[in-house]
Amino acid sequence: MFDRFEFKTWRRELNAESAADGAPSAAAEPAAAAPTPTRAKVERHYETILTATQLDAWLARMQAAALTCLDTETTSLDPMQARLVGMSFSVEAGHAAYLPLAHVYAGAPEQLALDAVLAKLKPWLEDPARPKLGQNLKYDMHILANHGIALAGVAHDTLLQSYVVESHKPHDMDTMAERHLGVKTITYAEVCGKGAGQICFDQVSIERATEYAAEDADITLQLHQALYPQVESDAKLARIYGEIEMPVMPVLHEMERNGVLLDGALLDAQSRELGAKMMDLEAAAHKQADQPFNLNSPKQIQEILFGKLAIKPVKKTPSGSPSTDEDALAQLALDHPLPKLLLEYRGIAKLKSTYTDKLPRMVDPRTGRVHTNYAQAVAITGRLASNDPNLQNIPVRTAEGRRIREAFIAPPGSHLVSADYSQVELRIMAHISKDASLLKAFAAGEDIHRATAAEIFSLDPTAVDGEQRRYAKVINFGLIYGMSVYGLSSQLGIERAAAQQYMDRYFARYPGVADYMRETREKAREQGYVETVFGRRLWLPEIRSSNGARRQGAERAAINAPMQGTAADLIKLAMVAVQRWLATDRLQSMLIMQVHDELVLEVPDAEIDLVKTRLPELMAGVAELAVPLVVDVGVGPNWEKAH
DNA sequence: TAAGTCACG
DNA sequence: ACGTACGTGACTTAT
Repeated sequence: MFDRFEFKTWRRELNAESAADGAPSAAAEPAAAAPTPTRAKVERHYETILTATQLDAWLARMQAAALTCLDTETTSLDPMQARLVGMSFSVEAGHAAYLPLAHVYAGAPEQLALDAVLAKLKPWLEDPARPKLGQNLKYDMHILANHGIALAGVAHDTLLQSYVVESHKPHDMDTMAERHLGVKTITYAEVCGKGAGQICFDQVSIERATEYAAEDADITLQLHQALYPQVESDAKLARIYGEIEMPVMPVLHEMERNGVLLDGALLDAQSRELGAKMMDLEAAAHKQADQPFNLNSPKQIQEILFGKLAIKPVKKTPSGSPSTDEDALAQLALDHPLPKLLLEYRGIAKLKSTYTDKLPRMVDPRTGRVHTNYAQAVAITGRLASNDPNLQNIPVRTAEGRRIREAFIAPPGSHLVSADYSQVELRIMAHISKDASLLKAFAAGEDIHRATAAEIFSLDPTAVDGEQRRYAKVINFGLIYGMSVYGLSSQLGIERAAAQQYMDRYFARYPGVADYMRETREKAREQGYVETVFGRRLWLPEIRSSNGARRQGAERAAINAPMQGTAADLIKLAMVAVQRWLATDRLQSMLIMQVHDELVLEVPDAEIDLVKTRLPELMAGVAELAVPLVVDVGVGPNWEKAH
């Protein structure tokens, strides 16, 4: 297996664990959740396929098998670029084969010809009636697609099994082999090295490659035998796996291959414009400081502001140094000219380096489009994550930032259609809490922030002013995040006592929500996890931490998780429904992006009316909650105009 | 590799 | 007494 996304997850979790306090994280989990099976070591029989006779024998086994585990070895980290170096298969625990196809080191033995082998395997690979298993098959689907093969019969994926059973644990094969099988596997770094010294898999000796790759197929099959029973033993988890995660995986694969068209020239022009502004701001900042310094360095900014200019810090970073973040600089800007310049510079530098400079470089030269990766097993709440590039954090909140969305375009003869769930997390809160006032407001189709303001301030909704509505909106968002009084007061810029008063009034008017918050905390503490409406399990390892801050953090996460996670379930169901519809009706429209509560499609002009009608219906119809699901839809030549 | 910062929902 | 909204990914500087 050769997959950097799992590695990223693993690295992050390692970091989180190394920072943990003394309380064992397992304390929150019932003993039954993570049984360490004592199993006899399986004897290993690994084989290298170098002759047509051997290949035929293996293909016959795979044709007859109830389930075949398959894995690809490749030339690159980039799923759109990578080429096959070899494949491995297993149909029985302990037995596996490696099929080398493109090892090119000096003295490499003659291997079966890649094209001929793929032609022979293609009918089996593309047969939906021959069930396949793998660890992160979305990656292997890309590799095979790069060679003109559309993998079908994708039946099981151990990455997704692990994610459904324990979303908070590492899902990379090496870790899972240790955790579930008590087996220490050969790592990719052991075979290829790491950092600058890393070699391509096509340079690895076929003997060594067989040990590594055959083991991957074998261990993945054994992991399936350990994990799938855990999925099946819980009806709700089985549905999350079988009706959400497995079906959405090929949809993600399709979206990643579709990619999105960018107007590179527009981004280049914006980069030049932003660069000129940065030069001006930099000169002005140096003048204010009366010396040159690096505006990108928080450390140097600290020294200038709080050292040389002796300005009094307003807040600290987690490590205790005086903060220069947006919130702090905004406060300092009231009394000093330099912080304002720094804020402007930061905003522009961010747009330039992360978006207008970077995105054009990410265009695939062969397709002329940008192909993100959707990480399906990273976010512990069930959300997707997008990387390389991240298309889920393209600016939208400021007018300057929004211009970047003008560069996300449809080709001539098509438009972009964007559809997003309106207030989905608050609707889910209404559904779960069954709070009467909240249910009524959504049923009546009211402006929810206005309705909340009316309740808190004891006004008729028509009498609510803009300021009151803004307060209510902050409170509503805060509720979704499990806000504290302190958080609310700092967000609104008011005294803690005043914030306390608003919270008290909110909970008096929405007692169902107060009950929900309390019950969720209790449930999280008792079980070590909470659930989405569909039964996705969201683990909270620190819910019983002896460290108060950590425990409270876990409590806030517990309150947020069912809402964020249910929203994730809903949009995944919608993606499956939409893709199914597009395929069944043979439409040319393509799903191209998902941004948590929003789907973006590239739609030929002839299909716009149809998509504009049917897409929101499908999205709103994936579940029947106690409140209506509302979907807003927009059309435009680019993402900015479609929003 | 860590810390700080900031883009999104 | 203490530090705080939930969940992500990426860039830059500095070690």
